[in-house]
Amino acid sequence: MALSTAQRVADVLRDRIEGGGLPPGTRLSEEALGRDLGVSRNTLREAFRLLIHESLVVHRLNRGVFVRVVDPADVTDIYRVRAALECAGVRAAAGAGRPLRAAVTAAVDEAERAAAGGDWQEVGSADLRFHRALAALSASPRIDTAMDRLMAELRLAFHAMPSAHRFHEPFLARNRALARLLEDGEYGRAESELTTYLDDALKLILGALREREGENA
Amino acid sequence: MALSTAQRVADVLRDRIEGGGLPPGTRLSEEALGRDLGVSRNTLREAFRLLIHESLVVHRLNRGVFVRVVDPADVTDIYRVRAALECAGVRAAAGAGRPLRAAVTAAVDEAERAAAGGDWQEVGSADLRFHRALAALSASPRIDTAMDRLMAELRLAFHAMPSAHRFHEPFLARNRALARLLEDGEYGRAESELTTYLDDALKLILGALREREGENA
DNA sequence: GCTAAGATATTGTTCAACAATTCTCAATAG
DNA sequence: CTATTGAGAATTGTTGAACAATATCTTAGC
Repeated sequence: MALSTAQRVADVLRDRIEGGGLPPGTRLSEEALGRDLGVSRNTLREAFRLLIHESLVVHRLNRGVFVRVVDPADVTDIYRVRAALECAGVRAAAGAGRPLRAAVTAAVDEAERAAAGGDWQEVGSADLRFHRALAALSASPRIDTAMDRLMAELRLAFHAMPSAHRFHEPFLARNRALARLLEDGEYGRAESELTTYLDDALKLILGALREREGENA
Repeated sequence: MALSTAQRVADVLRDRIEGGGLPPGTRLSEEALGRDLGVSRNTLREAFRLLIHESLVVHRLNRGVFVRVVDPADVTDIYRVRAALECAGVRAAAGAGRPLRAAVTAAVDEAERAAAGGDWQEVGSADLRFHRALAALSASPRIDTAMDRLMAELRLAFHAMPSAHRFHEPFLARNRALARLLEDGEYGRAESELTTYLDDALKLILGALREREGENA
């Protein structure tokens, strides 16, 4: 048995959530889903725990589990933490090993290549890899996993955005500029540029979310 | 019943771990603990998951859960993250609300009062509150919970130290100095002082852990 | 003393039944 | 008409058990 039943169930649910079949806020009924997927409630609950750990769903006592809703306050907070972690990475860049510094440049390269090919999906994930590489300059396992979780939450927010595919494009040039500043050892300027960068990105996302909000009202 | 059974069980175990009743490395037997606490294995496992999420215990496949052992590499990493979060707080101090800034000074006051009374236990927790207050200047819920988790891990490390009670004492004066710098708006100097402060504290802990290591060898 | 095979103990997974809580919705009072 | 309350329905929380898979201990043989 390679994968447990609970893991397979979690995979199915993850696909449905990320595919939009289960929009944010949906309650995941234990009985209905259990019948649908042909597993016992207990096994289903085990699958829920896996998804809770990925913060794809939230659990409310005696009320069940719901597909996570990432609201503007969450996005704002996520960007606050990103600013703290990525700036810490930039400040640690001087003492970081060559592989860690190379990963930053590599992510920018890949993003530009993907943009040239029109693969916006890949542009998006290369952009996330770029920011993950910035935070990784601190060489801290805990910071790495924290960034992964933040990015997973952010993906849920992108899901609620009208046109997420082209969101990353205008930031490609700034990624390149940031990478150059790091290569040149201009850590102070890199940090202040990064701060305004994240601020701009946050505003853009919040604007898109408000737009979407308006549609549903 | 405000809390679920699993949550109450997790609370009991957390207290026992932090109180030293369950020293690092101890295996938590499902059958024995279940009988002891009067809950089913299933519920106990649910409680374990909560503690795993707090990284107070670790899970080894087919071998059970063990009270987390915090080694020097962990402590070093924890201090890296603390530096990132607390420095971010200091940099956000200018824009932070009055209550958040007051909490910093209040923690220093309490620590000094406790030291005057010789209550080193309370000195320790006031010191942790001081650092928590620094990080809280960012006004970010995620940073707050992250700090709580780091502090919980750190308490485990203190457990393995010979004389943890007097560890915080030499830092009282530096806490006061740091609080003054913040009150005076000297954020840049506060940040660099904080950086060396954390570095010194880390070295002290690592030294104490190595000492203890020697005893057991 | 060391290795290997078998016995024992522990954890992993799944299930179905019962307990506790929340939700629904009609009846009632203001 | 609105708010409240309470019984009943629907849903989640918890338990104990059974069986499978894995690890640990015991013992026999070399």
